[in-house]
Amino acid sequence: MPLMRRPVDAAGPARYALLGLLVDGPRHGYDLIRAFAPSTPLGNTIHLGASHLYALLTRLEKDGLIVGEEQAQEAHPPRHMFQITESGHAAVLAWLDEPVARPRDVLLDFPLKLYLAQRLDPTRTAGLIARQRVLFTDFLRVLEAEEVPAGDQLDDVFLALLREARIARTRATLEWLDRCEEWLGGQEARP
Amino acid sequence: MPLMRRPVDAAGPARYALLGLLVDGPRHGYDLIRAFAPSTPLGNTIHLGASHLYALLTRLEKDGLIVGEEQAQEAHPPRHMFQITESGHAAVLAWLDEPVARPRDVLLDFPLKLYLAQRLDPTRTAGLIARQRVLFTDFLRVLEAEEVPAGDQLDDVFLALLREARIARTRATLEWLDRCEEWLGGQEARP
DNA sequence: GGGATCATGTAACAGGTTACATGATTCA
DNA sequence: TGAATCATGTAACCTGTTACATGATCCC
Repeated sequence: MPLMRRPVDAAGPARYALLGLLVDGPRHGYDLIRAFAPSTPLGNTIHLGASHLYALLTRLEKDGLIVGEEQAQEAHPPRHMFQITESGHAAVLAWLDEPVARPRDVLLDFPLKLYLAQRLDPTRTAGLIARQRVLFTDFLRVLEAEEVPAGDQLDDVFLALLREARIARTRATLEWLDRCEEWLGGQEARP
Repeated sequence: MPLMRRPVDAAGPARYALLGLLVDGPRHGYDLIRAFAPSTPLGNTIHLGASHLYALLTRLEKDGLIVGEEQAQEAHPPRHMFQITESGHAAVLAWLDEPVARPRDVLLDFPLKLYLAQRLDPTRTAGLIARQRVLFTDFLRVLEAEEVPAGDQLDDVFLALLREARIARTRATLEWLDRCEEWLGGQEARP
């Protein structure tokens, strides 16, 4: 019986988390990894091993989103300082403004966007929440408009159960978005 | 700005869906793909293209979970009939009994397990739901026992928001599990 | 004649993850 | 002396996904 463990798939959001951290200024890998310690917001959302982080940095550099520069040190291995590029900066801001499409990403990608928005440019927070709300409100409407399978057959019962689950989760998410707005709110977009 | 689209990651569960379908008897790829049409329970959960399905079948055969046999036809291309093996049968039953560990899989893997359990051996349904409930009840307890970060700092507010989201979602899931039991229930384990 | 259906695959690409490797310094 | 910290990477592996290819038949 083969293993078939699935990856956690946190590298997508992790790339943007790294970019977000680098907006504040150049840092090296060993320093960045501390931001992913448990009990930090990032570590609480994304679990990232050191070697994985270095792999991601390499990738980001190849993509031109960051640039690295060797920095010698006395009595310690040289550091590789990474600086965000213009296109990296643009990428993270663009990603920030985009609500998540898949409901399953609501607890990974979305909180990260929220966090980074709040750190990098709090005036973007309200917009992000609003756009996300529109998306899920529409989704909820579609779900509720679906005609409920009426039969007694397994397939019908099952489709109905799926619909219930989706509606419940979407409602819970919308309520949570209200709370996000409440707790983070106050920042208005600049006039 | 590179693309960075992430895969839907439905192939994991899809493998088991295929195994589940093959428990009822041998079928060929083109036939199996029909089970994933939209508006079917499987198609509503997993989105699977034809070429992807063939790739999965190849993989399952390499893993020894199914065996294929060419079947000539007059006036049509030959079919490749796949039959589940003993180890394939064992694998799908074992997978069925295991509750999902990650909350994000609640709407992909879990419903699929439920559906297959109900189709293949309804006496397993109650156990699966029970085990899943234990898992999430414990998780909820842990979340609720966490001390709430009290500060005004972004990080604290943020950790508190994350906690809220997880609690809300877990509660919603537990309520939904009740409904699953209600709607599918009635089957007792054999004495 | 032309689109739908029957029926199958493969090669290539992309991305996530980890096992492993290295080596100095600091501190109990 | 030995563990923790500083600091880095890379090669390999696995899995998911899709673009593309093929060709006959059935029915309008």
